[in-house]
Amino acid sequence: MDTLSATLSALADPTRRAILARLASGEASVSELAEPFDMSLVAVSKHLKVLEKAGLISKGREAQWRPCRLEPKPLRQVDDWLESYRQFWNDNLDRLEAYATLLQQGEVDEPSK
Amino acid sequence: MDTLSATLSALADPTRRAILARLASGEASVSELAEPFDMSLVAVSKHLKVLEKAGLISKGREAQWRPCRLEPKPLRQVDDWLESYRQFWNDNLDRLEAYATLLQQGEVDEPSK
DNA sequence: CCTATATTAAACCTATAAGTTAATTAACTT
DNA sequence: AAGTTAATTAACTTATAGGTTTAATATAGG
Repeated sequence: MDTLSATLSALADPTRRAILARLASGEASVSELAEPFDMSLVAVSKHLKVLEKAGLISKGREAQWRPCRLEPKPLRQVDDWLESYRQFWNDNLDRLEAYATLLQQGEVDEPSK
Repeated sequence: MDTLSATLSALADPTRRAILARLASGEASVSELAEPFDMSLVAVSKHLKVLEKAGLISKGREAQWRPCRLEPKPLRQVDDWLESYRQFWNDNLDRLEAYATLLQQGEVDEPSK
């Protein structure tokens, strides 16, 4: 699987996004990360492995803990991918805004009229 | 499934991203969209349904064709979600850049030395 | 050395994603 | 009316995602 697909696939799960959100405020161990969730620690450990394979997190080792930290690179790649579409949705927005302005100025009829 | 998860899940497939890329340059029918791919038209039709459910495309009807067009809203939502992390990876970048500058100025040793 | 804690590995279950082929629906064309 | 083109629906297969429980591994501390 290509890296962008792996990243987006990893990000598609709400548990994993919550984990990333938690890690955005600093490192945390596996059990710390698992605590908020209503699922087994093993399940969370698997989610972490998915995130790790996608390069979204990395794990260190401190005694028996594996402190996880967020890795920005894949997120930047998503951002880069989105770049191609930014132009597109800005165009659409511009068109909508221009249209809304025309409406306000009474220069066109509303569709429902 | 929440909408962000549906969007990211839809985007995680390279075929579907290729379809979106194609649609960024204008509307296209189902068969037109299917043409470049080495899979059945039915398979592509299913991909389109996934994209449609996620709100990433919409389908019109013109005679027997269903012209598809890109819808920007879910992509913007992804962009908004990324926003929270932009700060984070900029921080990291800044740190790296600052470090690189120090290296160039010979003010610190390289890790390997 | 023994035990508790942190994490991973193994084996398993179930639902669903992604593809197939064959059949169906709908609209245009002759 | 019959045939062609466009697309969807249905039924089916296979692989994988996401969860479980139980067992294994590694480290810390008395």
